[in-house]
Amino acid sequence: MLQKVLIAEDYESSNISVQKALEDLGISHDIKNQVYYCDDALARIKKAMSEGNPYDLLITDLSFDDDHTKQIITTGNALIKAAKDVQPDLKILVFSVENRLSVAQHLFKECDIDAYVPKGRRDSQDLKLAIETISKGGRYLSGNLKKEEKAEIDYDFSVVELAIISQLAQGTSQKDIPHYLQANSITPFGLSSVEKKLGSMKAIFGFTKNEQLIAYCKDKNII
Amino acid sequence: MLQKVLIAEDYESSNISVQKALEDLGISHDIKNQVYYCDDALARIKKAMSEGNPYDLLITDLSFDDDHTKQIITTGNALIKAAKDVQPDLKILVFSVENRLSVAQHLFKECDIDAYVPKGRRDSQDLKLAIETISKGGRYLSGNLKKEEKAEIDYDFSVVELAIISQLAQGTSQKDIPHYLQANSITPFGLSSVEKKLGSMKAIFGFTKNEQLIAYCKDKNII
DNA sequence: CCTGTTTTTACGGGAAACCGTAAGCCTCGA
DNA sequence: TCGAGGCTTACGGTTTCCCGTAAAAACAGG
Repeated sequence: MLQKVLIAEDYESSNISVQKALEDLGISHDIKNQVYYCDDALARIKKAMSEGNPYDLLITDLSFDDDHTKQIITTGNALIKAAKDVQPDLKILVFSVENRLSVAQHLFKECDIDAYVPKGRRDSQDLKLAIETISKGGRYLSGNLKKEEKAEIDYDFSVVELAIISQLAQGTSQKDIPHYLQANSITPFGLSSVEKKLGSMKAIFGFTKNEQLIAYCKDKNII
Repeated sequence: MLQKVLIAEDYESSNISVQKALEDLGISHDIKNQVYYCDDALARIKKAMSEGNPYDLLITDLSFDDDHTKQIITTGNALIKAAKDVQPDLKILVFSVENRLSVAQHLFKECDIDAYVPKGRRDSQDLKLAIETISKGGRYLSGNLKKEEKAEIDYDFSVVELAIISQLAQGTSQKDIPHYLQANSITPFGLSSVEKKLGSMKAIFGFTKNEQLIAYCKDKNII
């Protein structure tokens, strides 16, 4: 059974509806168990642990808006990893606008989360179902996730590649990118290497133009 | 005073927290007065009008997710315009993730909306304040909007320009774009015109490369 | 230390994009 | 009808990018 639940969600409106979902399920929920920042969430988890009264479940968003208040942990992903470090048995439910199946699957695999629910048309019902499933010891992957049609290639861009792409997107001409890379001690920095990297990235995705690559990276929030 | 309020918001969780905000303000809210699609919203507004019991306020999102159910109106913007057509005195409150000041200002000017509240860290409080202000006959522009630093250029891209940009982003080589434009009867379609349009767009924004233009348009959700 | 392999860089020919100029075309008003 | 001005297109030279090849450098194993 779930008794102690922590909500990490920056948007007050989302936060409130998560609380309401918990209420609807008859799970008591103290106002102190909801936070708007990742750092606060981790602090709560640590404190609860040290007091011998740890949380059963963490419901967290993935993206948190930047703010005037400087934070150490800025993404749900990092929060999950940090939380699992201090309390490996903590159950995790991710509640995010991100609705790509591949992203959710990645979280199950890499971070050993217990449920994934995307925000959307029926998200509150979805959320309740997920919480109930977890409380029964199960795992829950929402059916509302968008399965990418053409078998998404999940390619990990290297540091150089990301640097090249973002320089391009900022208008740096290709022949000037070596200077930039060298100035930031990123290797390899030769013009040939830049050209080759661009060529190989485009080949991987079946693109023909740099513009396509930029569009892709923007769509996937890679840059 | 506000008595009859319609909520048009596709995400159930957001919808719920808007309802809760209304409750907190002591505004009675029938479950029938919340919809998940723009078309439903317009139908409700029309029906209420014809029954001589029109709505006082429409609280709407701007973006609505696509779905298996085909809709005529698919954006909050179009809904607002359509609603104003059937009931010009209807008050409008926009509640959206979009947090650019320029977008909000544009809505006040073009669509004569009464309040703009971006989703964010304190959005429920913000929302309540907005509703109260409207009920007193005022207008409300949230202070949580991001004022674009370097005086955003708000440039209206023409049909040709958008076509060129999206073709580029899809990998069409520049010299093949004329074929595409002609096939879709978009003018002008000469290669020179394509080059000139690209040149002028880049000049306007101070860009040097097409990649920058693509990145910009992706960021602004133009393509 | 030597050798084979991989990675990085250099070079050069060809293609695409860029940009200025000029010619063609349409529109509008005298 | 004619001519001026704006818009569109055609053309050519220059720059940038693309891509294959090969030299140079870094690396690993013996």
